[in-house]
Amino acid sequence: MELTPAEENYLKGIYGLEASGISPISTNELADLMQTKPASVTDMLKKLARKGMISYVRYQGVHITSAGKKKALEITRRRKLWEVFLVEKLRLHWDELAGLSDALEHISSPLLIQRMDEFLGYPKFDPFGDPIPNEYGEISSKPRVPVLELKIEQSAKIIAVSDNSSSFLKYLDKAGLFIGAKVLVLDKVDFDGSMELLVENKKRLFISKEVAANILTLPF
Amino acid sequence: MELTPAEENYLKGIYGLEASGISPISTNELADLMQTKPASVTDMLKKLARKGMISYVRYQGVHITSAGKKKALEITRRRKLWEVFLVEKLRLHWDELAGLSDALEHISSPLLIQRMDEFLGYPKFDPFGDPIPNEYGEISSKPRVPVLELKIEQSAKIIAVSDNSSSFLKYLDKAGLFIGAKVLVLDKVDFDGSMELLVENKKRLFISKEVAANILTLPF
DNA sequence: AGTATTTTTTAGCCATGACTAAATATATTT
DNA sequence: AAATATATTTAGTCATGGCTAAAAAATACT
Repeated sequence: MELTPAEENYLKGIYGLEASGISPISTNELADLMQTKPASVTDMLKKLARKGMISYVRYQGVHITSAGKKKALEITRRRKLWEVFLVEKLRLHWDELAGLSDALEHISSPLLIQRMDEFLGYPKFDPFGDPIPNEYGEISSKPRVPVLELKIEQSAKIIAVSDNSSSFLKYLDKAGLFIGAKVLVLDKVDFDGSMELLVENKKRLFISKEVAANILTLPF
Repeated sequence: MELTPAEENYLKGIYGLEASGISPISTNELADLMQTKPASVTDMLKKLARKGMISYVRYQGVHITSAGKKKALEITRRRKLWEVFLVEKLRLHWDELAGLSDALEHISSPLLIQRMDEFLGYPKFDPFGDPIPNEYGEISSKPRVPVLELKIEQSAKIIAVSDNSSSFLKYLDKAGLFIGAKVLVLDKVDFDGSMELLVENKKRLFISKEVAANILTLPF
């Protein structure tokens, strides 16, 4: 079943909310997420339900179906492969991706995606460290520990960020933090949860609790 | 002035007709080209005129403005750069490009296009041998002689095709003809205009007048 | 339980880009 | 020059994806 770009965007949103444990999803939550009005959401839910992507009962909220889940993973795969391309091949910057991947992820061509995957060397993670679903929608995942949960003296490698907002990404860049960077916890301040890190064995850096919670690592 | 994808497609069509000498362009011609109805064309012409892309007088047909020309060249540039990418990097085939470039050419991002140009090594021609406008809309062109106009014993290199239809491209592929191939005219049949060629110094090939007219060469 | 509040849906409208059918302008023919 | 034919435009309709305002359902409160 073919979806319009708008339908695909809603489906991504529904999948994301459901994956983060919110279930059933309310019309208002979805309206909030999609930056639109509840009345528009109701319209769209009817369309997605008619196409078998969600199960939707009036006033009872939304659940994604397995067909919907599969489609959402397909869209996510397209988006993330494009993101890898934009960063690795075109040398775009973290915070320059959003608008472009929003457009590119809706181009539906199995051939294109298969070739792109091959061209990129079958990447397993996007530039933010999130896993890329394979062509069957399977996700290979590693344990991810927020910097905030690391102990003093513990070392880890940054493997992902859990906030893709432009302001956060710009901050990380300026602070010298990136996917793959090694960090060592020098100090934790109990009072406010802030931390002092040693980045790449050379640079000392203070970060707030909020920042520490959004940087995900693989501990050594 | 931002154009919708539909407006961009019409503008490309208008530019193409005008470049091929048809001027002013009639509503019917455009409807024919765009595979739509004259009434829809009239609607669209009003929109494009309001946006300064064309000059349009009721019942008098269409002329493209310099702003429209510039925009059309920009869209063409985007398309052709994507086509180079799809063929050179993703190893797609001539006849697999159409649908994809139709979608990709509407993604408007100067940064993306600039980086893509750089990544591809500033290509001057698309996979069909047509020149790619530079960022100022300038086109570098070479003389192009249809195979049909070559004389017996004359050698030339295939540099372009003037018909991008899937059926023609598949035929060329099957016949072993491609951009860059060397051809030598062995014989010309006056009666029907058909020709016999020697391709790449090894393979003999008979082609019809229609085919010969649509293969463009740079004679040695 | 009965009222008040919040959430959700319905109803009706807007713009885009298509369409058909009817009206009008231009071209051609006699 | 008038009649006919062709081309083009207008008017009204449809689907998509938004919106607002009003109605209806679910939830919360006294």
